[in-house]
Amino acid sequence: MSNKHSPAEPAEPAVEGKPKAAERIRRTARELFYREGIRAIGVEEIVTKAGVTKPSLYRSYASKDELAAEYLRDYEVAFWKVFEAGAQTHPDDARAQLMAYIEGLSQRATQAGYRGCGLTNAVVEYPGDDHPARMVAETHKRKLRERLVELSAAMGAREPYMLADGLLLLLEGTYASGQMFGEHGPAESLVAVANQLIDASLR
Amino acid sequence: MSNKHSPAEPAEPAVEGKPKAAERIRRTARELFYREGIRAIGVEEIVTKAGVTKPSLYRSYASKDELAAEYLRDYEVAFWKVFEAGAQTHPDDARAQLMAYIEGLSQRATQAGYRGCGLTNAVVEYPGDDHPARMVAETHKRKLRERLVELSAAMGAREPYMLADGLLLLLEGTYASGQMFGEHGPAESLVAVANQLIDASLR
DNA sequence: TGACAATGTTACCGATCGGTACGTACGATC
DNA sequence: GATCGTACGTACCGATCGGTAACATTGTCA
Repeated sequence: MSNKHSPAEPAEPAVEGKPKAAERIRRTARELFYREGIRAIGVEEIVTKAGVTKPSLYRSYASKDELAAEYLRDYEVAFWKVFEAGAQTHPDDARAQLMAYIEGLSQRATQAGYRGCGLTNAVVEYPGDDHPARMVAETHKRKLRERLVELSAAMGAREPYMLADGLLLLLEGTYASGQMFGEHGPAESLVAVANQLIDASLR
Repeated sequence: MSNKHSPAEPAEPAVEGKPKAAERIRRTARELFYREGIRAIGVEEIVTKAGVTKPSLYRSYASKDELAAEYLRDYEVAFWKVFEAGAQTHPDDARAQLMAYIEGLSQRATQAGYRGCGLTNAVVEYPGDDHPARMVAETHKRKLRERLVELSAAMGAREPYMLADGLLLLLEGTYASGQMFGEHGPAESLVAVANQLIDASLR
């Protein structure tokens, strides 16, 4: 069995100073896809900026669509790391854990050049449900919704599903509006609004 | 002065059975851009589905980008018609007016194939702030935010700006999540969450 | 030194992209 | 009935799209 077209883990995680071609492509694609959008970026631009050539890209990834899906898988890993970071600093306090993420998000989403959530953006770019990148994004959002239900229940909400939905709407609203309004968009009010919603949802 | 490249109004509003070429293009572009995304649709496909030819498109619209901007201007007009529809049925009741829109939105956003807000989607598709379509969208979202402040003040909110931001986050969150989750997404809880938020914001 | 895998080089493919030069059909006017 | 402006179509442009074939070069390990 060849490992071609399935570099799930980087194998050699760039220990040596020189990252392999596949890894350079991955990183470059990640940045370009996120900043400019997947449809907006051609494979030519990716390999040029990565300092490699097209055949190298297609030796490690089956297609541009698959590279896009891979980018989103990386994005998801990074997301969870940030999202769950509060578990260390606030163990046994679901509300504080969640609010730690929300406070950080509010900061990021009110900075110029903010580009929202790469997973959500991919769903907007690919309306058809057959695109590999979209499938990664949809699956992730369902996981996020479940996680929010857990956190809502742990907070003691009367109706955890409703609070989770409300929080998810606020998060997605922040991702979207963060890239429409400049530095003083509605994401500035995210923390206060989330607290209001949580307070109103507790018994 | 020629009216080329500025058919602000259809001039002959399709009174005769035959819509002019520009009008057919406008309508076809509107549907295709909304359903599939602007970047995903080529001008060739637009003119083919509209039953006209490319030169006809470029006689009425300076470029694809300008046609996209025109599409969003139409979209905005349609949006306000829906958004303000509650003013007729519930005069002098800001909360009922807004909730009428929110209830309708919750319905639409929980149907399979929902595509969210065309204006928001355009912002996601064009991150650079120099695209004409994006400028239309950004301007509109600022107007929407202002309108929500008015409505929040009319409802008697302690802090109208904060309630308006919270509502805008919920709306944008619904546009986004409505196209990620199928028929039972978080938009199902929109009405209840919005009511909770409004209640908590009143004195 | 030799073998092998990974990468680079060059050149190319068919398809589609946004956009345009140019010719033609038609209805009104004198 | 010749003339003219409007509206439209035919045919084409150069550029870029995603993707590939064939071969040369490199580094590593035995």
